[in-house]
Amino acid sequence: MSDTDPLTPRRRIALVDVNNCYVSCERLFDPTLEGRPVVVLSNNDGCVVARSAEAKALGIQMGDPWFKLAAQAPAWGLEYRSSNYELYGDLSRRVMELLARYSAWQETYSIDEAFLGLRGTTAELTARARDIRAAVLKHVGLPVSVGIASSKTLAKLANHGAKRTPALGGVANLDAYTPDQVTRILESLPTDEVWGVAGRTKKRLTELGIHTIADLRGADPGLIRKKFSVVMQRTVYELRGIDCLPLEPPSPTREQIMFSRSFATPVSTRAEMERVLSVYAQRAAGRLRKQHSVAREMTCFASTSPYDPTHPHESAAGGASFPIPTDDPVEMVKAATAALMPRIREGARYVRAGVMLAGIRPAGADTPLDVFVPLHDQRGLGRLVDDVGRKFGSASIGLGLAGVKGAPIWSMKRERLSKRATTHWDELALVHAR
DNA sequence: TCTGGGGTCCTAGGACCC
DNA sequence: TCTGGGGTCCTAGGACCC
Repeated sequence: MSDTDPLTPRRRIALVDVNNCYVSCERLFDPTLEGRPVVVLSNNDGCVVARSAEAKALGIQMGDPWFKLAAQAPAWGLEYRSSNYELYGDLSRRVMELLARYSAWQETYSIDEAFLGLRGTTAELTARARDIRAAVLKHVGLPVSVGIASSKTLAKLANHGAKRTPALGGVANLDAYTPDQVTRILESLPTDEVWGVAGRTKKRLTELGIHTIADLRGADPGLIRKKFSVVMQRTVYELRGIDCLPLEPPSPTREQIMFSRSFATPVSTRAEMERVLSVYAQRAAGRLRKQHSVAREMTCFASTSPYDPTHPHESAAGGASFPIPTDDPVEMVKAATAALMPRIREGARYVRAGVMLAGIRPAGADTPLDVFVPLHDQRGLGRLVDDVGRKFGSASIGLGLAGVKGAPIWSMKRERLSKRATTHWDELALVHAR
């Protein structure tokens, strides 16, 4: 049956996402956080990446550095947590499994969002969305919002509406509104509230006299394509309710792999930077092996703080390519060192470094002649490291400078890390009995 | 003192090929 | 005087997302 069959309701798209995801995950295992302002911080306890409604009400913004908030936190009663990705990832997986019961078309878009394809009348779909909310709350314990519309872009907007208007009870179905009502809603929203438009594009749209989402919807698609790109043109169509973005599960293998971190303490010696690079290259190679891929190119970088007014911002970058794509940690470490170390200045205060891998393809896709295979590949060193790490923990093995000693001074700061309550037996939540 | 860490897609332009 | 045209592949950089 086709979408035009009068007896078959047209497909609609629902966007389900977890409200204030990381904060909600923290509250699940620490109910004392309920009703209070809470933020979750980025790696290294650097800046705010999630805020409870109460924290938003205090004016705290996404990306605010923690050190600027810390002094006022006690007066505000503001609680903070270091990010616990293992916990969030596990809870996310449970939510996604539950959502799969509601639709055969599911696209997990991020750790806290999924698109679902649904068919039914407007009233049926609104009711189904309420079921979904109740089920996720009951079985996983997390609050979600649901937006329903005829395209992904509109479903996103509906979802924002569901969040902003408490009276909607967490569900907004755009089909329940008249065209005039929808127009009035879109007229009240600036262009950067739409998915795919941020600061730069908003500014350029303003110069063209396009101020609201309604203006963008009414713009000439050909002109938009010429001035911007095919992506923005699709946004115009999507706003008109024409579904242009396929609902497909994204590829399970990444096309680019990056391992990068800010340091708890700056790294200012070449010797220390060499250790950092060695560890990061091995971590990147590990991720590569985990998805059974090999890489052809590597880029490494290190940079000083862009916020330090007393020193100019410095960055170093260097690349390497592997004529025979590889996942071998020894080769990766060697390449990273050769690419970046000549550009590292003794005494510069580096605050961040990273290793990126590109030109990624499935391992074993093209088998090179034996004589071209580096010796380390033949020894299967990468797989050995992976096996040992899996059995005894990732800190138990490392090559060369990665060493196996305790955490070096530059490793991540996580002062308020909650327990990994759902994935580690020794970190289960404790329920006190009276 | 202290400001995240991943990713994606698109476009333009150059090299190279026939 | 007039000096092809189309295709692929690759890279760098921009913009955006969560």
